[in-house]
Amino acid sequence: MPAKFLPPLSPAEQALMDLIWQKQPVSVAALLELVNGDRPEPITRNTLQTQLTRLEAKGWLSHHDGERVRLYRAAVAEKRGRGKILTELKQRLFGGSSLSLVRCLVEEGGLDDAEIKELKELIAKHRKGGKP
Amino acid sequence: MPAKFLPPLSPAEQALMDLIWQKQPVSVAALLELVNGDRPEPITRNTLQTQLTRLEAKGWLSHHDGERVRLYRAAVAEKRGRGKILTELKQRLFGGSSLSLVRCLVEEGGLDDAEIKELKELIAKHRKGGKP
DNA sequence: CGACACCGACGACACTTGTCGTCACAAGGT
DNA sequence: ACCTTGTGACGACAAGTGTCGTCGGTGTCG
Repeated sequence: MPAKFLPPLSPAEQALMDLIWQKQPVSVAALLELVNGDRPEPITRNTLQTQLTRLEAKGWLSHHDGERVRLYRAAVAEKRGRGKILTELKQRLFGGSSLSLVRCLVEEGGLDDAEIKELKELIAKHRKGGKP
Repeated sequence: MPAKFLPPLSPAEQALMDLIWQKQPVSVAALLELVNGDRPEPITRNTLQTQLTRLEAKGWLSHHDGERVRLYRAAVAEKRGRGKILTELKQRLFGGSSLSLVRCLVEEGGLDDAEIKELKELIAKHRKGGKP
């Protein structure tokens, strides 16, 4: 199975997927609270519903009707989805260079000391994936 | 001067800024060749001109009329601009966690061994900015 | 039963984005 | 002087995006 075509997502849709990936399966109501949780101006249920429908049309979501409510869950694996979006940004803004991207992240000061430490461990651990 | 407000950029605009940052100052004609360089379907000069005008209206570009042609250059420092865009993605797609972002990048296999090595050096070097 | 609350469907609307065409003008070649 | 070429300004337009209102169901409570 050659990994179907996935339409790119708009910023708002990306943010939604982020929440869904870490909370799925989730009802519209629950998701609405989540979304409006970190947001100055809340959005309506209608707005959220529209986004969900569009995401489903694009193949990023699927739903399953439960007894009472409808539950949404990601139709794209978290790893692959995030990877795809990140790769797009990398291409367009850093000429495809992962290194430039990380450098920007580090220089921009988005990492505290604890994160730097974790990052080092992460890299060390990844070392193992040579070529089996 | 509290760092003026900068409107977010669309994907195409981000890609343009990437080229401009590494080629400024640049004429429209030269930029057009660059843009169409890595692209299956080329775009028209008009299209590019529109993007440039919009970028300037948003405060990301400025131009200066030379003898023959008009030269565009970034009005936002490369570091700050890239940082801003990257930070936005980090917020919306990784809940603001730089570590998650890098993890995704590494797991997704966007780094070869040489880049891993450079990345380690980069991190080691950055160590200096602790708390004096 | 009637009022209230919630849910999913559908449509709508203004704004943005990516893309282009046309116009008018200055510079150069013939 | 005339025609070609490159440049900049302006307007346009279909598609996509973010946001919402309204309708017709299906309960739930008094």
